[in-house]
Amino acid sequence: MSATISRLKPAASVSKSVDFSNLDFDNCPVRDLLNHIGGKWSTLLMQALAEKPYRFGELRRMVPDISQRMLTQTLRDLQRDGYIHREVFPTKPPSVEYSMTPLGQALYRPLLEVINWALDNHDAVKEARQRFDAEV
Amino acid sequence: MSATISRLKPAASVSKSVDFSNLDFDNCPVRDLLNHIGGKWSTLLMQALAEKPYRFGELRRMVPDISQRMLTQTLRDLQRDGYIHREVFPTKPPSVEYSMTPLGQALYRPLLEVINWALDNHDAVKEARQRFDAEV
DNA sequence: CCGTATCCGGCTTGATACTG
DNA sequence: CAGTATCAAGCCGGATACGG
Repeated sequence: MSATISRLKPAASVSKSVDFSNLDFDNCPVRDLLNHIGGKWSTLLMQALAEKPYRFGELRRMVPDISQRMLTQTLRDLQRDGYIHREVFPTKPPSVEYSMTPLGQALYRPLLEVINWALDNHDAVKEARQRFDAEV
Repeated sequence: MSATISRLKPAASVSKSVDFSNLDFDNCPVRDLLNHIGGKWSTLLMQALAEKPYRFGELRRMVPDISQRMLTQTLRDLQRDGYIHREVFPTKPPSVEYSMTPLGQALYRPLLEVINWALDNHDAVKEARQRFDAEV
């Protein structure tokens, strides 16, 4: 592992520095985070919970093609990273409500920028793909 | 597949609408995009190329633990989606330069917000994990 | 120098069945 | 209702060898 490129270039760069020397998932925050929210269901659930809290079964119905196993696991991962809060109400039968934490809301702000970009530019990407596939 | 939640809520929401009815990767721009940049190497290469164009071998040296196979494949995927441009110089032996396209630069702007958030909040996430793991 | 082809192990995901 | 347990399938990513 070696080499570092500066993000604090003289001119137009706004960012900090990209360190290419410690790229393990544990040491690289970016890869660590993107590896999680890049999962198959994470962002979808973040979008749902960004609006308002939901219960397990509600989420299950909102995302019909998710398996119970993956819903549980994804929610647990998001909870573990501190993005969502899990509250058990001792009703009978018990109900569990999931809601965004302040940290999750903070993450959702920049994440929403990417989401909106994706929505706005999906056609451009699809066209690029068609061009690429055509010439090969 | 069913259900749609509005992103145009009366109050503080800035966004469009999250459609939970068509969630196939082909139809859902967000999942489509995040599925790609969530890959193991994509964001890393985007960060490198956001700074300036690089040649294949340079990228290989910058990210020492990437295999040649994955470097080729990731670059191909990014090129296919229209984020980066691939230019072959008929030198001897041939050299290939990769550079960001306008589309790639456009994507990198919101992506950088997420990257910076990750850098700023990695400690908070790690603490949340420790708390979670401790109580279980 | 810049790739492709092939093989293969492991993690992620899904289906199904079962519990408090 | 809200999970857990178990097992099997599939894709991702890595190692290696070869080609233009």
